[in-house]
Amino acid sequence: MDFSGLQEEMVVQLAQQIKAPRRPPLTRDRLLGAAVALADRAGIEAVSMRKLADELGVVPMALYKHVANKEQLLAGMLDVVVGEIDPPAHGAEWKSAVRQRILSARRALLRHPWASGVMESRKNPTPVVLAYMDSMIGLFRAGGFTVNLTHHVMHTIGSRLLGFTQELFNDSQSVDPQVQAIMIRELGGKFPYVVEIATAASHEDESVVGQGCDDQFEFEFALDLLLDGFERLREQTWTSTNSQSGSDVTRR
Amino acid sequence: MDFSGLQEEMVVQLAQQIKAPRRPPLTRDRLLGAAVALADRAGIEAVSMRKLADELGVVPMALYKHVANKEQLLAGMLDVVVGEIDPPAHGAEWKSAVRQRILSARRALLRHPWASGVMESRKNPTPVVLAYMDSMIGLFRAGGFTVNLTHHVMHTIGSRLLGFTQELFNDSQSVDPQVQAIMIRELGGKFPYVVEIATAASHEDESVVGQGCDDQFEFEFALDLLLDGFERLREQTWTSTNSQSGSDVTRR
DNA sequence: ACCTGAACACCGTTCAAGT
DNA sequence: ACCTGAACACCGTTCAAGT
Repeated sequence: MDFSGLQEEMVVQLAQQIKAPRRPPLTRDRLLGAAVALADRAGIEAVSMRKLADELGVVPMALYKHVANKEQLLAGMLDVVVGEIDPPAHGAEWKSAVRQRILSARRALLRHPWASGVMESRKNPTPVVLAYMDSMIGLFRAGGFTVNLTHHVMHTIGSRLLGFTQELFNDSQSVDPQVQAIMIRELGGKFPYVVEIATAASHEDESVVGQGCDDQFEFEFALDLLLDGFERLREQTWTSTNSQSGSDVTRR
Repeated sequence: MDFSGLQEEMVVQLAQQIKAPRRPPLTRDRLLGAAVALADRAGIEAVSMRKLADELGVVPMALYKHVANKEQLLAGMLDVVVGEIDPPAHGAEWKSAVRQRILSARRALLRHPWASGVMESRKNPTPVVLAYMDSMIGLFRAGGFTVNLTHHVMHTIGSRLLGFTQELFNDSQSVDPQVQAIMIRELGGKFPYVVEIATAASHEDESVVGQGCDDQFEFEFALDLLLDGFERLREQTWTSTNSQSGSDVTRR
């Protein structure tokens, strides 16, 4: 029982070799799966090449066998998330087909809250994202939208196509009501309108006071306002060449 | 003429002391101004505490006299940008007042392309941003919107309030037409709809082929679609308590 | 009391040395 | 040929030592 540090190390090494004589070889899929799980659990800022390698019991440089660099790692992680979006319902009319699929994308994004930030930080879509967009464009075209209108529609719906909320600030969702009351009193003098709206949102649902607003409702409200607007333009056979200024998109 | 390295250093130091016996003391404003200018010139990723200190001829730790940490630095930079937005035109009806101010915000953001990304990465609005939002809410309220509808409207317009475009991918704006032609041919097989829309956008404006789409037009198209939608709901005196599901925001 | 250099604990990635 | 440890060039920030 007089092991030196070196001897202990050798024993541990030997034990590992016996217990796990050959650990499953690292594949791209296992790497991406571990990265997604790590980001889900500990946040995207915890996903570094070094920590991820640790997680997998591998030396950092080993990851570079499967991804060229960190950017490719993040791209691969996004593709995993986009892969979770349901395929389009077939047979449905364009509006509900688009609506259902976007809500499915939103559910996938809520499962992986880091994904929207990573997506925003990219400049080029991955082929998987491009395929998703192609499919969504197809739903509009099949629904009778002209190429021209579909183009503007895609720009307008923007990142909401993938279920982003892109709000300006994260509602102080789960804040201690007492703390919130103090904040409201303090801010009230300077920002009366903000407080008016914030308090109205809290009182609206009578079940729980101060739980903030219903994000799902807000998302669907905005989505439906957009879809209704698109439908109206489609019925008018709107085209950008009819409209000299962008000032009234619904002019006839 | 046999200066050693050390002696040269001393000479330079002395010369600087004579030329600039007292450089203007570092203030928060000078710090923020330099940071904004550096970000404008070299991109936000070039803005590190160390490089910024170098820029100002100051030791890195000197910055911490004026900002608590890097997050506060970025917040201050955003406030500079938001400070450039024009005040609301008074006397105008709500729609054009909102419209003009948002387009002014967009111009400010285009002058500082890094600002939208920094804004998105924040979870809490600065007091300056809060004041801007308060003022915008005020325009809707003065225009006859109920508190309830204004709340949903603010969520819907989201970051577009500050002039963001939040598109999914940056259009390959200024790409060599030949390169683009090759890309289109290669992608055409897999993503026919994407190509159809991309090529249509290029041909639309007959002046220059392949210059991509008009971002300003797309922004105004989307903005006006939203404002028209808001106006319609206001005229219907829409309220979320009338609408059981979010499925048709324009139901009567 | 103020200022500041060195140091700490991280990054992503390169590179050369060892097998 | 493959694997991998050390090293490089950065970060933001802490801290203690010097003035």
